[in-house]
This record gives sequence, structure tokens and C-alpha cells, in this order.
Amino acid sequence: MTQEIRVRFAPSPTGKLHIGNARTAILNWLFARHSGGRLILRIEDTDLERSSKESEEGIYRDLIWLGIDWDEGPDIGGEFGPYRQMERTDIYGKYIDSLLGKGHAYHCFCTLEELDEMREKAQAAGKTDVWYDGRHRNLTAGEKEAFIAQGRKPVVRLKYPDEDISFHDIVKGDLTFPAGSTGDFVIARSDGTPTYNFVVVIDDGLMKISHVIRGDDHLSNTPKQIAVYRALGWQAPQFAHIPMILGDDRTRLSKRHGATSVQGYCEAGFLPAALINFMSLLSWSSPSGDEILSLERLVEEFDFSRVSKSPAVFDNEKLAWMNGMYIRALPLSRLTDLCLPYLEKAGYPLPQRDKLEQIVSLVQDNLERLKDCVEKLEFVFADRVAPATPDAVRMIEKESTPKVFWSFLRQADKVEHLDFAQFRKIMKTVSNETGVMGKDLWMPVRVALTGDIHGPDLPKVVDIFGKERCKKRIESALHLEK
RNA sequence: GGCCCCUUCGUCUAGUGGUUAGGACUCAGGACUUUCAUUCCUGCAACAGGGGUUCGAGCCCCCUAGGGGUCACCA
Repeated sequence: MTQEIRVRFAPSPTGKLHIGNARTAILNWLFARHSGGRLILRIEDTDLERSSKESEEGIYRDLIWLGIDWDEGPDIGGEFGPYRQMERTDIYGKYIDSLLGKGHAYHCFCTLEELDEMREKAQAAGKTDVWYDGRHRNLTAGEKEAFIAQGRKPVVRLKYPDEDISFHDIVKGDLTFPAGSTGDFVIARSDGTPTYNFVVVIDDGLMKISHVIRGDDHLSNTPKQIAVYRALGWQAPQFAHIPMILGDDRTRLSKRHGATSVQGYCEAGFLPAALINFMSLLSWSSPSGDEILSLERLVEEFDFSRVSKSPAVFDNEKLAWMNGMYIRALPLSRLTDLCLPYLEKAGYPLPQRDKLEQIVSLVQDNLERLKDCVEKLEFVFADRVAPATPDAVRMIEKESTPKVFWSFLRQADKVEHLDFAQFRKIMKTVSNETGVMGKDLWMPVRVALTGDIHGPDLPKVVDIFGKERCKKRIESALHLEK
């Protein structure tokens, strides 16, 4: 019997989509697409305080940007909706009542103060795991009424079984959580709203999720959820707990580690394909050993048997390298499209399209992030440039530099257009005329034209600038010299 | 602290009892080039420690250490 493969990504709309969550989404997506299953997007918005519509929309936007699509979700509906938890409250209520009726759950009237006291007492006694003593497990009708009369509002607790709970995790293997390490936990708050460990089971169960793929920070929640499945009489899905992504300091990646939102990476000019490629290589590897992998290959090759059990540090340097590889592989027109918004935002006066593409081509093999094009191309759009570094100043101040410049200007005047080929010819003539060659010849010209001793191929730059602009910059450099 | 998970170069990883422990990023050096970058080549660099099992352990078992996670009327 082959069960339909259904996986889900279930973020809370409480902020920007985090890179760690995105990784979970990616693995779910890869698994779904690889196995011909379906990906369900579910919005876990039961935290009224922190949830927002903007966050929800941001999640859609970021997933779409990454290239992750889903088959069922709040925005597109589906057979097992609704897909927003706040729209499912009556469903949860029904199952709470059912569990209560069957005696798998019970009302607990303890106050927060009583709970604190209980916790302290347990701790003092050296009992640091289960502290709730189950005192309201078997209340009589009379006792209940007395509490209600006091105005106390009960929570609902699940009767956690007094037995080991074992399950097989697809990535971690066989796991056992010993009896006594978990107590009766709350499945519905005193205001009647259900808690996470309960709704996640109801939703996954009702939505017929076959594989729960999530971060291994959920590992210790799993026995609680299995207890709910059992109380309900439902079969639990398969679990695949993927290792966390860590920051440089080897703690779980979070806001503390800088820009960790998908949006942040988007804005910095990382390409979605590079990001997906890089993140799928965190705790997974291709059997081929290759690292630059297209989306198609990723989908084709992804398999949990090659997912490692240990956490991975997010290496921004390697991501940058990989992004550079993707940028270099882009057709020039596409790269130009992608750089355009950054250049516009910088306020640069942009030329015609073909010219712009030529300009972008100057830095194609030099970019790690799209946003870097702003800085690297500044000299092209600036009115004038000045030597940017001490080394650059030194080249301009070389004794031989003025005669190189003067010679260059004379030669430039002899030609109609200063293009790639003409420039090379002129430089040769300048060299012959002045006796200056090599770095002493090229560097001053480079600095005069671009302001720096490093940069794109000079003939290409000259080709873009044209004769008048080159002359102007050389002349300006001469003034600056004396 | 209890419980759970994890442990191969600085980082990401390959490896499933016999390998000079391989690749990638970073770094260093070299080639190409008028510079930088790209590209190519070379190099540095790892099996956490200790016990077993075995003719033989990175791979199997145990212990220790270290790291991470989780213990809410958050998700």
C-alpha cells in the first residue's frame, strides 16, 4: 500500500522569513518534488500577540522569490483547508471535547501561583524533569464545581502515558524517550485556545501529512505529539528531524548573527538559485560530489539517506563564492536586469540599454553580490574621479606621468573615435614616444580614468567612455598633478 | 540540572572494517594578464579523548569530554 506523500511547511507569521525556516521549507519542497508528493503551506497564527498579516504576506513573497511553490495553502485553498490555524478553532474545540469525553484529558484548575509553587518544590526536591504532580487528574464533580464557583478557569491537560515512547526518525534513527520525563501538558489554555503541541497534531492528522520534516529543535516535542496521536487513536506520520543551522559561534542561527532573513539576502543581491543550492548543501550532499547543482538536479537527487545528523555552520563566505559562480553564469542581459534596481537606487545617470549592458559586463566576473555593482561601477557614472588610495596617488605623482598624459592627449586628438582597438594602438605609440612602458605607462592612465589602481580591463573602459570623456579625465588628472 | 540529539581539515562535507582519509570554501604560493578579478595548477590543514571487539578500526560497542536542543496557559 503506497500512501500519498504529503509534507507541510508551517511557519508562524511573526516576522520576516528566517533563513533557518527557509531551509526547512526547501527540504520539504525538495522532498515533495522529488517524490511526486504535495507540499502544504499552513500558517500557524495562533499567537495573536505576535502574528500579523504583513508577516504572512512576506512569507509568501519570500517563498515565491526563492522559487518554492506549494500545492495547498491559505492563498490557494485545497481539499483539507482552511490552512490558517485561527480559522480552524472550532475543529480544535471538537477534538478537545472528544479527548475530555474519553478521559484522555482533564480539566486542571491550578492557578499560576500554585503551579509556580509546585515547580519550586519539585526543584528543591531535586526533581528537575516532571514537576506537575497531576493533582487534578481525578477531580470529583463536586471539587470541580467548587473551583468553578471560585471563578477559576481550567486548562485542559493531556494524560501523558507512564511508558517509554519510541519512534523511528528518518534522519536520526530509532529514538526512545523514557517514561517519566514528560508530564501532563496543557493542550488548551484557560481561555479555551489550544496549544501548539495539540494543534500541530490535529492539523497534521487531518491534513493527512505523511512526513513531518522540521528542525531537530522539535525532537523533544515529538513524544508529546505522539501521545496526542495515540489518545486520538490516529496513526502518527513519519518524522524527519533535520539538523539545525548554526552561526559562527556554533549556536542556533538567529537575529544575533546579522542579516538572517530571506529578504535580507534578497536585498543584498543573492540569487535565489544560489541560496537554494547553498542551503541544500547544509547537511546534505550530492552522491556525485558536485556542489554547483541546478534546481532540477537538486530535485532529482535529494534523498534523506544523504542528510547528515549533525548541525552545520552557515558559512557566508562560501555562499558568497557560490553566488559569484551563479552571477558569472548569468546571461549578460539577465544580469543587467538584476543590477538595474541597485543602480537606479544609487541615482546613477543610466545610459541606453546596450551601453548599460556593456558597463555591467565590466564587473560580471567580479561580483559576489548584485549590490556590489553600485560600488564597483561608481567610477563609470561619476562626473569625475580622484585617486582613491595612496598607491593611486603615487602613480599620478610619478615623474614620468605628465609626459605620458600629454602624449596620450596628442595621440587621442589624431583619431576620430577612441575605441578598444584604437586605444591599444595609441598606448603603443605613447610608449614609443615617451619611452615609458609597463606599469608606469598603464597605471597612471588607469588611475586618471577610474581613480583606482585596480579595476576592469582598461581598453573596455575606454571603449565605453569614448574619446571626449577619456580626454576630460586625463586633463583633469594633469591639473590635479600641478 | 533531567531528558534528547550531535562530534572527519578553521567552515561545508565524502567515507559504511583494509584509503597516501577525497572534494569544496577560506588562506598561502604559482601560471595567465598592463592592475584587480576570473580561470587553471600547487600547497597548508581533520578522524575530540580513553577503553574494548577484531588479524586490522574514522567506520562496531562502552565510558569521558565538548557542543547543541528542549523542559511554558510560545510556536
